[in-house]
Amino acid sequence: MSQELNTIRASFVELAGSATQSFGAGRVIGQIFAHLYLCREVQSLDDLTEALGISKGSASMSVRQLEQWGALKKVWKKGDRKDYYEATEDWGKFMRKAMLDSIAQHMERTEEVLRQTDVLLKQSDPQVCKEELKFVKKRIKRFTQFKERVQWVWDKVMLGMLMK
Amino acid sequence: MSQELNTIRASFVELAGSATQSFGAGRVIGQIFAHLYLCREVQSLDDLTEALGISKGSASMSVRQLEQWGALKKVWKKGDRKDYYEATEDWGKFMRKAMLDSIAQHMERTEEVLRQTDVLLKQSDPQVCKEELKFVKKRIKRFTQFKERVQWVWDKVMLGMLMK
DNA sequence: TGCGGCGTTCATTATGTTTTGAACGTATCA
DNA sequence: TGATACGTTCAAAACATAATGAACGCCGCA
Repeated sequence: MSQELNTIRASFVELAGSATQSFGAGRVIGQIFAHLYLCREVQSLDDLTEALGISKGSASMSVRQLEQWGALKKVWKKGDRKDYYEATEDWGKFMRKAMLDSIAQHMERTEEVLRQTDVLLKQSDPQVCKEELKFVKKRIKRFTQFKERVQWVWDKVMLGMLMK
Repeated sequence: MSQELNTIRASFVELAGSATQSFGAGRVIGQIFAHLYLCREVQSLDDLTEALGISKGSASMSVRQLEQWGALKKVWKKGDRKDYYEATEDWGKFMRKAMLDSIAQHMERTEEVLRQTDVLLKQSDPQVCKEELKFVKKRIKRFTQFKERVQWVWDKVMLGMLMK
Protein backbone atom coordinates (compact mmCIF):
# COMPACT_ATOMS: atom_id res chain seq x y z
CA MET A 1 0.00 0.00 0.00
CA SER A 2 1.34 3.35 -1.03
CA GLN A 3 2.71 5.48 1.75
CA GLU A 4 1.47 8.64 0.08
CA LEU A 5 -2.10 7.47 0.01
CA ASN A 6 -2.05 6.74 3.70
CA THR A 7 -0.62 10.16 4.46
CA ILE A 8 -3.32 11.77 2.38
CA ARG A 9 -6.04 9.81 4.11
CA ALA A 10 -4.66 10.78 7.48
CA SER A 11 -4.74 14.50 6.67
CA PHE A 12 -8.26 14.29 5.37
CA VAL A 13 -9.43 12.35 8.36
CA GLU A 14 -7.94 14.93 10.67
CA LEU A 15 -9.33 17.83 8.67
CA ALA A 16 -12.85 16.49 8.51
CA GLY A 17 -12.71 15.54 12.16
CA SER A 18 -11.92 19.02 13.30
CA ALA A 19 -14.54 20.44 10.96
CA THR A 20 -17.37 18.35 12.35
CA GLN A 21 -16.03 18.92 15.82
CA SER A 22 -16.43 22.66 15.45
CA PHE A 23 -19.98 22.20 14.20
CA GLY A 24 -20.73 20.37 17.39
CA ALA A 25 -21.23 17.02 15.68
CA GLY A 26 -18.26 15.33 17.27
CA ARG A 27 -14.87 14.54 15.79
CA VAL A 28 -15.50 10.92 14.98
CA ILE A 29 -18.29 11.58 12.51
CA GLY A 30 -15.99 13.59 10.29
CA GLN A 31 -13.19 11.10 10.62
CA ILE A 32 -15.34 8.20 9.55
CA PHE A 33 -16.83 10.01 6.61
CA ALA A 34 -13.44 11.17 5.35
CA HIS A 35 -11.96 7.72 5.72
CA LEU A 36 -14.77 6.09 3.82
CA TYR A 37 -14.67 8.83 1.23
CA LEU A 38 -11.12 7.90 0.37
CA CYS A 39 -11.50 4.12 0.63
CA ARG A 40 -12.40 2.18 -2.45
CA GLU A 41 -13.17 -0.90 -0.40
CA VAL A 42 -16.27 -0.89 1.78
CA GLN A 43 -15.43 -0.94 5.47
CA SER A 44 -16.85 -2.81 8.44
CA LEU A 45 -17.17 -1.41 11.94
CA ASP A 46 -14.03 -3.29 12.88
CA ASP A 47 -12.16 -1.85 9.93
CA LEU A 48 -13.11 1.63 11.07
CA THR A 49 -12.22 0.92 14.67
CA GLU A 50 -8.79 -0.22 13.66
CA ALA A 51 -8.06 2.35 10.96
CA LEU A 52 -9.07 5.32 13.08
CA GLY A 53 -8.15 4.05 16.51
CA ILE A 54 -11.61 4.58 17.96
CA SER A 55 -13.86 2.39 20.03
CA LYS A 56 -16.54 0.19 18.60
CA GLY A 57 -19.27 2.05 20.43
CA SER A 58 -18.15 5.34 19.03
CA ALA A 59 -17.97 3.95 15.52
CA SER A 60 -21.41 2.40 15.83
CA MET A 61 -23.10 5.60 16.93
CA SER A 62 -21.38 7.81 14.40
CA VAL A 63 -22.12 5.45 11.56
CA ARG A 64 -25.78 5.53 12.44
CA GLN A 65 -25.79 9.32 12.47
CA LEU A 66 -24.11 9.41 9.09
CA GLU A 67 -26.64 6.95 7.78
CA GLN A 68 -29.49 9.15 8.96
CA TRP A 69 -27.87 12.04 7.17
CA GLY A 70 -27.75 9.97 4.02
CA ALA A 71 -24.03 10.47 3.80
CA LEU A 72 -23.41 6.78 4.01
CA LYS A 73 -24.62 3.60 2.40
CA LYS A 74 -24.82 0.27 4.12
CA VAL A 75 -23.58 -2.52 1.92
CA TRP A 76 -24.52 -6.17 2.34
CA LYS A 77 -22.11 -8.91 1.48
CA LYS A 78 -23.89 -12.19 1.12
CA GLY A 79 -22.72 -14.87 3.46
CA ASP A 80 -21.18 -12.27 5.75
CA ARG A 81 -22.87 -11.15 8.92
CA LYS A 82 -20.98 -7.89 9.18
CA ASP A 83 -22.36 -4.61 7.96
CA TYR A 84 -20.18 -2.71 5.53
CA TYR A 85 -20.26 0.95 4.75
CA GLU A 86 -19.30 3.24 1.94
CA ALA A 87 -19.50 7.01 1.65
CA THR A 88 -21.66 8.67 -0.92
CA GLU A 89 -19.66 10.69 -3.36
CA ASP A 90 -21.55 13.74 -2.24
CA TRP A 91 -19.42 15.60 0.25
CA GLY A 92 -22.02 18.35 0.19
CA LYS A 93 -24.74 16.17 1.65
CA PHE A 94 -22.48 15.42 4.57
CA MET A 95 -21.38 18.97 5.38
CA ARG A 96 -24.82 20.38 4.82
CA LYS A 97 -26.41 18.06 7.33
CA ALA A 98 -23.65 18.68 9.82
CA MET A 99 -24.18 22.42 9.59
CA LEU A 100 -27.96 22.32 9.53
CA ASP A 101 -28.02 20.13 12.58
CA SER A 102 -26.24 22.79 14.56
CA ILE A 103 -27.71 25.97 13.13
CA ALA A 104 -31.36 25.23 12.50
CA GLN A 105 -32.32 25.20 16.15
CA HIS A 106 -30.50 28.43 16.79
CA MET A 107 -32.67 30.03 14.17
CA GLU A 108 -35.78 28.60 15.72
CA ARG A 109 -34.79 29.62 19.19
CA THR A 110 -34.16 33.14 17.94
CA GLU A 111 -37.61 33.37 16.43
CA GLU A 112 -39.10 32.10 19.65
CA VAL A 113 -37.31 34.78 21.67
CA LEU A 114 -38.44 37.49 19.29
CA ARG A 115 -42.03 36.32 19.50
CA GLN A 116 -41.89 36.27 23.28
CA THR A 117 -40.28 39.70 23.30
CA ASP A 118 -43.11 41.05 21.26
CA VAL A 119 -45.64 39.78 23.76
CA LEU A 120 -43.75 41.26 26.67
CA LEU A 121 -43.36 44.63 25.04
CA LYS A 122 -47.08 44.82 24.46
CA GLN A 123 -47.76 43.92 28.09
CA SER A 124 -45.44 46.55 29.47
CA ASP A 125 -46.85 49.76 30.89
CA PRO A 126 -45.96 52.52 28.40
CA GLN A 127 -45.72 55.04 31.24
CA VAL A 128 -42.89 53.26 33.07
CA CYS A 129 -39.26 53.79 32.04
CA LYS A 130 -40.45 55.54 28.97
CA GLU A 131 -37.06 56.35 27.52
CA GLU A 132 -35.61 52.96 28.33
CA LEU A 133 -38.58 51.31 26.69
CA LYS A 134 -38.18 53.36 23.55
CA PHE A 135 -34.51 52.50 23.43
CA VAL A 136 -35.07 48.78 23.81
CA LYS A 137 -37.76 48.77 21.17
CA LYS A 138 -35.46 50.49 18.72
CA ARG A 139 -32.65 48.05 19.37
CA ILE A 140 -34.86 45.02 19.07
CA LYS A 141 -36.24 46.28 15.83
CA ARG A 142 -32.71 46.66 14.56
CA PHE A 143 -31.81 43.18 15.64
CA THR A 144 -34.91 41.79 13.98
CA GLN A 145 -33.88 43.37 10.72
CA PHE A 146 -30.41 41.88 11.05
CA LYS A 147 -31.81 38.48 11.81
CA GLU A 148 -34.05 38.61 8.80
CA ARG A 149 -31.12 39.44 6.58
CA VAL A 150 -29.14 36.56 8.01
CA GLN A 151 -31.99 34.18 7.48
CA TRP A 152 -32.42 35.31 3.92
CA VAL A 153 -28.76 34.75 3.21
CA TRP A 154 -28.78 31.44 5.00
CA ASP A 155 -31.69 30.19 2.95
CA LYS A 156 -29.93 31.24 -0.22
CA VAL A 157 -26.75 29.50 0.83
CA MET A 158 -28.55 26.34 1.70
CA LEU A 159 -30.57 26.43 -1.44
CA GLY A 160 -27.47 27.03 -3.51
CA MET A 161 -25.69 24.12 -1.96
CA LEU A 162 -28.69 21.84 -2.10
CA MET A 163 -28.89 22.01 -5.84
CA LYS A 164 -25.31 20.81 -6.04
CA MET B 1 -37.44 49.28 36.51
CA SER B 2 -39.91 47.45 34.33
CA GLN B 3 -40.13 43.73 34.87
CA GLU B 4 -40.77 43.11 31.20
CA LEU B 5 -37.57 44.80 30.15
CA ASN B 6 -35.54 42.65 32.50
CA THR B 7 -37.15 39.51 31.20
CA ILE B 8 -36.41 40.56 27.66
CA ARG B 9 -32.79 41.30 28.47
CA ALA B 10 -32.43 37.95 30.16
CA SER B 11 -33.67 36.05 27.10
CA PHE B 12 -31.43 37.97 24.79
CA VAL B 13 -28.44 37.43 27.02
CA GLU B 14 -29.10 33.72 27.09
CA LEU B 15 -29.71 33.54 23.36
CA ALA B 16 -26.58 35.42 22.40
CA GLY B 17 -24.56 33.45 24.93
CA SER B 18 -25.45 30.13 23.44
CA ALA B 19 -24.89 31.48 19.93
CA THR B 20 -21.33 32.61 20.62
CA GLN B 21 -20.73 29.46 22.58
CA SER B 22 -21.53 27.34 19.57
CA PHE B 23 -19.18 29.42 17.44
CA GLY B 24 -16.44 28.56 19.87
CA ALA B 25 -16.11 32.10 21.16
CA GLY B 26 -17.32 31.38 24.66
CA ARG B 27 -20.65 32.07 26.24
CA VAL B 28 -19.69 35.22 28.11
CA ILE B 29 -18.84 37.21 25.01
CA GLY B 30 -22.34 36.89 23.68
CA GLN B 31 -23.88 37.59 27.05
CA ILE B 32 -21.96 40.81 27.47
CA PHE B 33 -22.71 42.04 24.01
CA ALA B 34 -26.41 41.31 24.32
CA HIS B 35 -26.61 43.00 27.70
CA LEU B 36 -24.88 46.13 26.47
CA TYR B 37 -26.95 46.08 23.33
CA LEU B 38 -30.10 46.44 25.40
CA CYS B 39 -28.74 48.86 27.98
CA ARG B 40 -29.13 52.55 27.39
CA GLU B 41 -26.69 53.34 30.18
CA VAL B 42 -23.03 52.55 29.64
CA GLN B 43 -21.80 49.76 31.89
CA SER B 44 -18.65 49.26 33.93
CA LEU B 45 -16.93 45.94 34.48
CA ASP B 46 -18.55 45.75 37.89
CA ASP B 47 -21.96 46.42 36.40
CA LEU B 48 -21.40 43.53 34.04
CA THR B 49 -20.19 41.12 36.69
CA GLU B 50 -23.21 41.87 38.79
CA ALA B 51 -25.82 41.91 36.04
CA LEU B 52 -24.59 38.68 34.45
CA GLY B 53 -23.27 36.87 37.50
CA ILE B 54 -19.81 36.35 36.05
CA SER B 55 -16.37 36.91 37.45
CA LYS B 56 -14.36 40.04 36.92
CA GLY B 57 -11.64 38.17 35.08
CA SER B 58 -14.08 36.69 32.66
CA ALA B 59 -15.69 40.06 32.02
CA SER B 60 -12.32 41.71 31.51
CA MET B 61 -11.15 39.22 28.90
CA SER B 62 -14.40 39.12 26.99
CA VAL B 63 -14.69 42.87 26.90
CA ARG B 64 -11.25 43.09 25.39
CA GLN B 65 -12.14 40.57 22.73
CA LEU B 66 -15.29 42.48 21.88
CA GLU B 67 -13.29 45.68 21.69
CA GLN B 68 -10.87 44.07 19.24
CA TRP B 69 -13.84 43.01 17.16
CA GLY B 70 -15.04 46.59 17.15
CA ALA B 71 -18.37 45.50 18.60
CA LEU B 72 -17.84 47.65 21.65
CA LYS B 73 -16.92 51.19 22.47
CA LYS B 74 -15.06 52.22 25.58
CA VAL B 75 -16.54 55.35 27.12
CA TRP B 76 -14.69 57.69 29.44
CA LYS B 77 -16.47 59.51 32.19
CA LYS B 78 -14.43 62.40 33.47
CA GLY B 79 -13.57 62.21 37.13
CA ASP B 80 -14.24 58.48 37.15
CA ARG B 81 -11.50 55.91 37.10
CA LYS B 82 -13.67 53.11 35.79
CA ASP B 83 -13.94 52.17 32.16
CA TYR B 84 -17.42 52.08 30.76
CA TYR B 85 -18.65 50.21 27.74
CA GLU B 86 -21.44 50.44 25.24
CA ALA B 87 -22.34 48.20 22.33
CA THR B 88 -22.28 49.45 18.80
CA GLU B 89 -25.68 49.36 17.22
CA ASP B 90 -24.30 47.01 14.63
CA TRP B 91 -25.20 43.49 15.63
CA GLY B 92 -23.78 42.36 12.32
CA LYS B 93 -20.27 43.45 13.17
CA PHE B 94 -20.43 41.31 16.25
CA MET B 95 -21.78 38.14 14.69
CA ARG B 96 -19.60 38.44 11.65
CA LYS B 97 -16.43 38.59 13.68
CA ALA B 98 -17.56 35.73 15.87
CA MET B 99 -18.17 33.57 12.83
CA LEU B 100 -15.11 34.60 10.89
CA ASP B 101 -12.93 33.90 13.88
CA SER B 102 -14.02 30.29 13.85
CA ILE B 103 -14.32 29.61 10.14
CA ALA B 104 -11.49 31.44 8.47
CA GLN B 105 -8.81 29.10 9.73
CA HIS B 106 -10.80 26.05 8.69
CA MET B 107 -10.75 27.40 5.16
CA GLU B 108 -7.03 28.00 5.31
CA ARG B 109 -6.33 24.62 6.78
CA THR B 110 -8.36 23.01 4.02
CA GLU B 111 -6.34 24.77 1.34
CA GLU B 112 -3.15 23.70 3.04
CA VAL B 113 -4.24 20.06 3.05
CA LEU B 114 -5.20 20.22 -0.59
CA ARG B 115 -1.85 21.73 -1.53
CA GLN B 116 -0.01 19.06 0.43
CA THR B 117 -2.16 16.37 -1.15
CA ASP B 118 -1.21 17.61 -4.56
CA VAL B 119 2.47 17.30 -3.74
CA LEU B 120 2.04 13.79 -2.40
CA LEU B 121 0.06 12.61 -5.38
CA LYS B 122 2.77 13.81 -7.70
CA GLN B 123 5.41 12.01 -5.66
CA SER B 124 3.56 8.73 -5.63
CA ASP B 125 4.67 5.93 -7.91
CA PRO B 126 2.01 5.62 -10.61
CA GLN B 127 2.67 1.88 -10.87
CA VAL B 128 1.71 1.09 -7.28
CA CYS B 129 -1.94 0.60 -6.29
CA LYS B 130 -2.96 1.87 -9.65
CA GLU B 131 -6.70 1.52 -9.18
CA GLU B 132 -6.65 2.84 -5.65
CA LEU B 133 -4.66 5.84 -6.79
CA LYS B 134 -7.10 6.60 -9.57
CA PHE B 135 -9.97 6.35 -7.13
CA VAL B 136 -8.42 8.70 -4.62
CA LYS B 137 -7.56 11.22 -7.27
CA LYS B 138 -11.13 11.25 -8.50
CA ARG B 139 -12.51 11.73 -5.02
CA ILE B 140 -10.10 14.49 -4.16
CA LYS B 141 -10.96 16.28 -7.33
CA ARG B 142 -14.58 16.06 -6.40
CA PHE B 143 -13.92 17.39 -2.96
CA THR B 144 -11.91 20.26 -4.37
CA GLN B 145 -14.82 21.26 -6.53
CA PHE B 146 -17.13 21.15 -3.55
CA LYS B 147 -14.75 23.23 -1.49
CA GLU B 148 -14.51 25.85 -4.18
CA ARG B 149 -18.25 26.12 -4.34
CA VAL B 150 -18.45 26.53 -0.59
CA GLN B 151 -15.79 29.18 -0.64
CA TRP B 152 -17.55 31.07 -3.36
CA VAL B 153 -20.79 31.05 -1.41
CA TRP B 154 -19.04 31.97 1.77
CA ASP B 155 -17.41 34.97 0.17
CA LYS B 156 -20.75 36.08 -1.18
CA VAL B 157 -22.38 35.71 2.21
CA MET B 158 -19.69 37.66 3.92
CA LEU B 159 -19.71 40.31 1.27
CA GLY B 160 -23.45 40.61 1.50
CA MET B 161 -23.39 40.98 5.24
CA LEU B 162 -20.45 43.35 5.23
CA MET B 163 -22.33 45.93 3.23
CA LYS B 164 -25.04 45.98 5.87
C1' DT C 1 -31.67 -25.11 21.93
C1' DG C 2 -27.02 -23.47 22.56
C1' DC C 3 -23.22 -21.15 20.54
C1' DG C 4 -20.51 -17.51 18.33
C1' DG C 5 -20.18 -13.30 16.10
C1' DC C 6 -22.24 -9.05 15.48
C1' DG C 7 -24.07 -4.23 16.51
C1' DT C 8 -25.91 -1.39 20.26
C1' DT C 9 -26.32 0.81 24.69
C1' DC C 10 -25.13 3.67 28.44
C1' DA C 11 -22.73 4.36 32.94
C1' DT C 12 -18.19 5.50 33.65
C1' DT C 13 -14.05 7.64 32.36
C1' DA C 14 -11.25 10.69 29.87
C1' DT C 15 -10.68 14.88 27.55
C1' DG C 16 -11.13 19.54 26.47
C1' DT C 17 -12.97 24.05 27.53
C1' DT C 18 -14.50 27.86 30.27
C1' DT C 19 -14.62 30.27 34.47
C1' DT C 20 -12.94 31.63 38.63
C1' DG C 21 -10.49 34.42 41.89
C1' DA C 22 -6.25 35.49 44.31
C1' DA C 23 -2.20 37.89 43.20
C1' DC C 24 -0.37 41.41 40.72
C1' DG C 25 0.77 45.92 38.29
C1' DT C 26 -0.66 50.48 37.56
C1' DA C 27 -2.75 54.98 38.08
C1' DT C 28 -4.82 58.42 41.08
C1' DC C 29 -5.26 61.22 44.92
C1' DA C 30 -4.45 63.04 49.63
C1' DT D 1 4.63 58.15 49.86
C1' DG D 2 0.97 55.33 51.22
C1' DA D 3 -3.67 54.01 50.57
C1' DT D 4 -7.16 52.93 47.40
C1' DA D 5 -9.56 51.56 43.38
C1' DC D 6 -9.08 49.87 39.17
C1' DG D 7 -8.09 46.32 35.22
C1' DT D 8 -5.40 42.22 34.02
C1' DT D 9 -3.38 37.69 34.31
C1' DC D 10 -3.10 32.81 34.65
C1' DA D 11 -2.86 28.55 37.47
C1' DA D 12 -6.30 25.91 39.28
C1' DA D 13 -11.02 24.39 39.59
C1' DA D 14 -15.42 23.62 37.73
C1' DC D 15 -17.83 22.29 34.15
C1' DA D 16 -19.35 20.36 29.74
C1' DT D 17 -18.68 17.15 26.24
C1' DA D 18 -17.10 13.10 23.86
C1' DA D 19 -15.20 8.47 23.96
C1' DT D 20 -14.71 4.08 26.03
C1' DG D 21 -15.72 -0.69 26.74
C1' DA D 22 -18.19 -4.19 29.45
C1' DA D 23 -22.69 -5.93 29.32
C1' DC D 24 -26.43 -6.86 26.58
C1' DG D 25 -29.77 -8.62 23.06
C1' DC D 26 -30.30 -10.31 18.63
C1' DC D 27 -29.74 -13.30 14.74
C1' DG D 28 -28.32 -17.18 12.00
C1' DC D 29 -26.52 -21.60 12.14
C1' DA D 30 -25.59 -26.33 13.74
